[in-house]
Amino acid sequence: MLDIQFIRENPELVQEKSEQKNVKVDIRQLLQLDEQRRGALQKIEELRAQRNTQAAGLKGQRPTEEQISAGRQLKEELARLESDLESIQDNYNDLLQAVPNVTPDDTPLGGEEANAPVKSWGETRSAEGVLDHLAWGEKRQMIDFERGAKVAGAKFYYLKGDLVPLELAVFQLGLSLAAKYGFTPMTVPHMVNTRTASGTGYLPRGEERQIYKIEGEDLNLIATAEIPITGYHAEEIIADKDLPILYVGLSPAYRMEAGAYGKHSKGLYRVHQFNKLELYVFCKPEDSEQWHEKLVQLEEELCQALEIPYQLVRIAAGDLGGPAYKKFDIEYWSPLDQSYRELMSCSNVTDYQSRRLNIRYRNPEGKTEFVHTLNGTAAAFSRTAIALIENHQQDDGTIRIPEALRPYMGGKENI
RNA sequence: GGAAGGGUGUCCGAGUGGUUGAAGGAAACGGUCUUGAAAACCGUCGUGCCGGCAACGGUACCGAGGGUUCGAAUCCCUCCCCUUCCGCCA
Repeated sequence: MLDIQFIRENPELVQEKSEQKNVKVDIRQLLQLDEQRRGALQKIEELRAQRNTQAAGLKGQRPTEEQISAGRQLKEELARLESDLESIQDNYNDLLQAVPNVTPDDTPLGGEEANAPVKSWGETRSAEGVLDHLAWGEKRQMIDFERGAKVAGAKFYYLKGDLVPLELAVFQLGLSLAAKYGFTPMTVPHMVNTRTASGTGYLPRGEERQIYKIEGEDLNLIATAEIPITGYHAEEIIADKDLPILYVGLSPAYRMEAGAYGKHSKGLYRVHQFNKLELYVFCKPEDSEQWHEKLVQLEEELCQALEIPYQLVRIAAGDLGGPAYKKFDIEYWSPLDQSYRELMSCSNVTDYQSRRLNIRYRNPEGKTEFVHTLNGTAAAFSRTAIALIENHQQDDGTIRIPEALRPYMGGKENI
């Protein structure tokens, strides 16, 4: 959610930035509603003031008939105006919530095709002699989608054998790297209420529904640990000295991926459930840009430790979600595609989520301000597995375990 | 799941239906004292919204939402959460 005051002061800018994100919002209409809302509010407050002075004058004495009926009249008038305000307010809120975060001026314009590579690392290999991860995993009975489909449905799977310790090793490595940067490990509720889900920008309702809802309960399966971690400090005022707060959350991620079939849908690339290690930062506004860089650096370090060739990409306006101010992706090299594909993502959402969930801090002047929040993938194992299997395949068909993982796998060198 | 008791400001904690935005502590901040610090003492100290250049004024908020009343933190209803006991259970 954006600050209405900011929108009032910069209507053209907000309209333009929304259009760059391909989000349809009518800022003029929003501002009209805002005006109506404030007008109604003023009338209501005037009446309430009348009511309050009247009641104050009656303290401790029996009111006369006229006084009672005057009070009653006020009350009825108020009720009418309040219900008017409520319907204005509902429309206003819907519109306001639909306004996406703004972006910095150096954001590349356009859709996915405009994403701008920033740098790349590692040797890219050819497709020669490389089995795709699914064929490799099925051959070795380590990935089983057929039985996943039998017990749950399409895009559910089992991992078996050495892939399981590999997954744990990746998370251990990620955790220890994050610890080096000062992140506190966290496990989280895997279901959250609707307020928390929509406050973080994940809508449990509507056409764009992306997360699973539990029938008959106000509970939604999380799509990332980002959701419960953001909610962790909802409605709190954090002391200045406690910032920044750094968490690294480990959880499953459940995603409907409705309509996502087709492109890049083979195997583990796009699935309904995977485990994920997520980095999260609450910080002061002036520090968020710097933390964004640190998060990206941490992600790069992890890729390098895993010896995955990658490129770092600045995401274009049209490819950004509503909450994001600025976002980088790290894409792994896919030898089979001979191109890079998304592996990790890192966003600065500034105060977009904290405003909705009311997460503030008290600055040294004693004023409260919304914190900035950032999130970044440390490792989403389904995709990490693809990157490892396809990049570290050896002539004998085994996968070479990167040095950095071996301590967590009992020294094992290949699987 | 059953029974009982609770949810008040950054935290702890009072609160008879009408000078309660809310006593009293603590923390924090400013000051006095001190070579410095601590202690002691004095002072300041909720958040949002609306109006105003501002000083300030108005309004709302005591878990959430309804209701009763001229007037609700206080009474009633529904829901959520917490604590304790019982039941169930990895």
